[in-house]
Formats: sequence, C-alpha cells, structure tokens
Amino acid sequence: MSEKKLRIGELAGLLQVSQDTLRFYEKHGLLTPSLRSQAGYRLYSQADLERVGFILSAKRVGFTLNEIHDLLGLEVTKDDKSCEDVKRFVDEKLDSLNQRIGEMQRIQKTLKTLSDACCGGAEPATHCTILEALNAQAESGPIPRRLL
Amino acid sequence: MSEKKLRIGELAGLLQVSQDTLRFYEKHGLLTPSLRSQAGYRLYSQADLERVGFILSAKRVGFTLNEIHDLLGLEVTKDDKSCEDVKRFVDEKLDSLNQRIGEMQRIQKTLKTLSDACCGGAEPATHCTILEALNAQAESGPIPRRLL
DNA sequence: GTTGACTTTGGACCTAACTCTAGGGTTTAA
DNA sequence: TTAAACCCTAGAGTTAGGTCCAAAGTCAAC
Repeated sequence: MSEKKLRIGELAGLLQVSQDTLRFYEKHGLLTPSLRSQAGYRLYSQADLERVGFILSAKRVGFTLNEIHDLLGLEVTKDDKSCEDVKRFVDEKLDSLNQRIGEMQRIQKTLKTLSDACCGGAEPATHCTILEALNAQAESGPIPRRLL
Repeated sequence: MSEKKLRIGELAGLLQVSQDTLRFYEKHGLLTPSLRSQAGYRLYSQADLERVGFILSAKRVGFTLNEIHDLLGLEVTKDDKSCEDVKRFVDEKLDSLNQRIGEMQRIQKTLKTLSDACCGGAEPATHCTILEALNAQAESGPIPRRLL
C-alpha cells in the first residue's frame, strides 16, 4: 500500500496555513507537490508536509522566503567545490542565527526584568518601562557603549 | 555642559539605518527626537539613541513595529489594573519568544548537522540536504508526529 | 442528476516597512 | 559669498509575503 497523500485543504488544515499560501510557495519554487491527481488536484506526500513544516519554522525565526529557498536547494554533491560553497553559506547562516539568538535572549531578559519588577508585590517597583529595564541590565548590548 | 545631541545623519550613521527609516519610525510614533533645532532639524539624545537601538534589536528578532510600539508604550503606574495588563502582555510576548528561541535552536542544530556532515572530511557524507539533516535529528519537532 | 464542498487558474488587491523624489531651507568651509 | 553637504516636508513608488475573487472543473452523497 502506498503512502497516504493529502489534498491542499488537508495539508493547509494540518499546518494552519491558507491554501493560497501553499500555492504561493509553489509559485515561488519552495514546494512542488510530488503528484497531481488526474483532475489536476495537488497531492502532497509526507515529505512535502515536512518540507512545508521546515519552511514555516524557518520563516518564524526570521528567514526570508528567498533564504529558505536557498537553504532548501542546498545539496552536497561529490564535487568538492560545491561542498565548500555549501559549507560557507551554511556557516554564514549559522553566524547570523547565533547573533539573533543572542539578541532574543537579551530581549527575553529585559521582558523578564519588566515582568518581575512590576507585578511581584503589592506596590509598583522602580523599573517600570522597557527602556528602564534595559538600562538596569548589564553593560554589554547591541549598541557599542563606547559610541555613546 | 549639556549632553551632546545627534543630528539625523549622525544617528543614522551610528546605527546603520537610513534617515528615511528614522523619519518613518517617527511618523509611526515609535520615536520622537527629544528636541528640534531652531531650523527644525531633529536633535537626538542618548536616550533616543538607546530607544532606536531597542527598536532595531526587537525588529531583528521578529517583533513587528506595531508590537514594538506597544512594548515601548508599556509603563506601570500606581494603578494595579494597568500593572496586571502589562504583566499579561509581557508574559505573552515572553512565551512566544521562548517558542521562537526553541525553533531557532532546532534550525541551528540542523544547519550544524549539515555543515558537519558535508565537509568534515575528504569524502561527501550521507546526510546532504537540509531535510535529510532534519530527519536525522531527534523526533520532537514543530510538526506533531502523531499527525503524520 | 443535482447540490454542496472541494479544487483549479489567473489576476487583482492588500499590508508592512521601507525607499525615493521633488522642491526647498540651513550650515559650514574655502 | 557661494558651493557642498546637510536637513526639511509631502507624497509617490517599491518589495515581500500573502489574500481575495471570479469563473469553472471535480467529487461524494442524497
């Protein structure tokens, strides 16, 4: 028995996106359903589903569709040169990802400071805005202090 | 002696954004320079600079300008009700931030797998695309496996 | 054998976040 | 005192990433 195929509505329902979005991704080369029915209906495989899952995660963490397109297109061949290229590209993405994770953690800390400071007890605390919370934190940040 | 004020070009240069972007943020209520010169030139203070820094970080990690506007507007007053509201709002943002950090780490791991697998040695390894790298990883992911 | 829920295409439309242009005033260094 | 480099406003244009619509074909159930 062959794998269960999903029609566009089912896939869209599972992943909480619109059918238009899936067709939009297809038009832009991010995802082509592995099969069409005789009537021309798109039929998506499990692999297709995982691919869309990846697209959606990557998008949520800030990759553009163009970048995702490139990521999905990565494939190492026996050719060492392509291997080099892939590694360079991926490592570059890794760097920017690391940087962004750092920034997120900093903002997370700020929000935590705000949340804790403001509603911990009965009386309002001292640091009460985002910027005060930011200032209340350690000196290292995205803005080089020496420039200030 | 009073604090050194920056003109729009200086601020833009420091933070690597365009002057248009700064004016755009102003028009949308994210940032008003603390002063204007007699000729009408915008003059930005250190606090303004920090504010823009926050806006840019928040943007990089995926907040929209609207969300950032709300974050910047947060202020706890003596009123307990507002305090509640702030906490709820902030905690909500914290949740989504945590989730996104998780997703980023997952993608980071995937890219690392890809980078390691592909160019570690002289010969091409087995896992050579993003999706294969993803599949080579642990079972927990953004797509609930039970639905597949 | 027809009703209703699904699908197709192509193309128009939308929002967020800029980016650019035109036409003009200001500052400063030569 | 004038040329270069800066700044102003208002408004049009652009890009990414969808979203909506119309007209029409398909499929399952009654």
